[in-house]
Amino acid sequence: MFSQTVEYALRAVVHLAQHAPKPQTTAEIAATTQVPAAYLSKVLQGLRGKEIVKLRRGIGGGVTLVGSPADLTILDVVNAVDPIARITTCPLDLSSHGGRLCALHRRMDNALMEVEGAFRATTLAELLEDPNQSVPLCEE
Amino acid sequence: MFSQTVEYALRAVVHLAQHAPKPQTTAEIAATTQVPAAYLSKVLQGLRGKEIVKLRRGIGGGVTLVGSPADLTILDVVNAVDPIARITTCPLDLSSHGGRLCALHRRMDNALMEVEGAFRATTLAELLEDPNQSVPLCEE
DNA sequence: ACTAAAAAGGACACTAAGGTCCAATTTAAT
DNA sequence: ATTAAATTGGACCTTAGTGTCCTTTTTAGT
Repeated sequence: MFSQTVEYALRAVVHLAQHAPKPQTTAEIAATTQVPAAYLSKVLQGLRGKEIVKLRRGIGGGVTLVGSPADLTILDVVNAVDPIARITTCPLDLSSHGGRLCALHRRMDNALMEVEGAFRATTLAELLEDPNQSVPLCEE
Repeated sequence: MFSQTVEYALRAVVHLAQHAPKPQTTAEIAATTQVPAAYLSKVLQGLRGKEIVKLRRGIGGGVTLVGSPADLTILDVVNAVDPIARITTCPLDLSSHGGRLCALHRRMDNALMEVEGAFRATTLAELLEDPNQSVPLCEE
């Protein structure tokens, strides 16, 4: 349901939030999040395009969040790499349906809307502060 | 977010519910639902495997729903062709997390749970009875 | 029996997602 | 300047999802 890329992007961003504002190398992120390093590199470039992370080359370089974890929602990250495609018009393009959706597609879009809402409701900062849970991505 | 296969399967099943209990040929379904006929054939075989539809060869044959539209939910159809994979254990397999999910994956699974719930809440019969909407898959 | 109508099945092609590898480039420190 | 640390970019590979085509098999009616 959620793509591997979304999963990887979220892991990376959580890791960055945990260590903010210290830059993390792609290799470090890859190791602790268990994401293939070369592929993570591509995912991070996608996040850079959407101004979620900054990338800096060379010694002392690495990846950092552009903004504060308190201002970054799960939805921001998801939409940056694999946007939730709401159903806004009839997929069969039936002219009589006009702007409206039939009962089927309205239900499907409602489900998408709920996912969107759930993801918009949580910031990275809230993820880290979440009590009585395991620490994201971490042992013990 | 939802695969093409899910979309196609739902269209087909809606069409079948609209015409139940009369058998519909794959070609008929393909035409009205705008799904590639040869591919629809494969999708329907998937639905047959999960006892959602019956297929019958030869003259007068075609596709029919196994049960009543009132007993078939959207979730049944979705799970038959492309199951919603709930997150039940830590995807990173961190031993200290044990059965529990971290805050991130708990949120992701909650979103999946909501989708599941939304899809389980609507039967095919309810889709067809839905008032003040366009008729599913139909012009006018 | 024969025929026409339908699904069944297999082989294949195309595309996008996921993943790998390596050479080139930037950067900071010495 | 040189070196080491890091991302960048491009090419490539593999796999799964989607889609096509054609032959075979089943079925009902005549």
